[in-house]
Amino acid sequence: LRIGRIVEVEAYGGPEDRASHARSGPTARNRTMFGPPGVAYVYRVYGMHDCLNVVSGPDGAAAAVLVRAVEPIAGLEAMRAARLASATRRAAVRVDGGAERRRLASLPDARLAAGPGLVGAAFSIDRELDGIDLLDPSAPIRLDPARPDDREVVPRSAPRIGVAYAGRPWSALPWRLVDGSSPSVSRRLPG
DNA sequence: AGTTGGATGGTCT
DNA sequence: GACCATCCAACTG
Repeated sequence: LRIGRIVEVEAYGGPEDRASHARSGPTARNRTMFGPPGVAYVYRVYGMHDCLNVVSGPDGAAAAVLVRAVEPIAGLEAMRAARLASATRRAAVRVDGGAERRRLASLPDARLAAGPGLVGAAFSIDRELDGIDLLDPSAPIRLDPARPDDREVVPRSAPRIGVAYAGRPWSALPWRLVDGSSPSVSRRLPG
């Protein structure tokens, strides 16, 4: 069982949000964004990384929260193995597995899922999980409430990453939400 | 510490 | 055919 704490997310809206996958209305890729909330929307970026969203709007309205970073709590060895499997699969042609293994061996635990593509790799999330109910206790991936003993969150916000193409105001809205106390955040905050 | 370019394939114009 | 909600190695300072 792999368990982690979500420490960084980004909010994405419907067709009005020019940075959102929903910006052109419903398509084959984004249709789960338009469905009921609490469901996984999994997409592939740059031809190789699968990323996890939680659908967050009411049924019929497109909205989702991209999970950008997770702080590992349990199942770290499984996460490492999954990271290796993912990297090896992707680099099957050009690299030998030994280099990837050595690189991963020196990677700090806190960095195992410190990025949206890395969350997908560490938790073995792929597009087959698109549409699953994250609130179903029997689902392969689940969303749980925060635990009483969780560290206190230090809330920070910043513009979303990688959406400059959307133009203002969408590229500048502070819709990237981070726990500033976590060592697992994907990138340092601006400023 | 910051910048650049390659890998790679689906999606939309 | 251009673009992309990324990651990493290899550079520069």
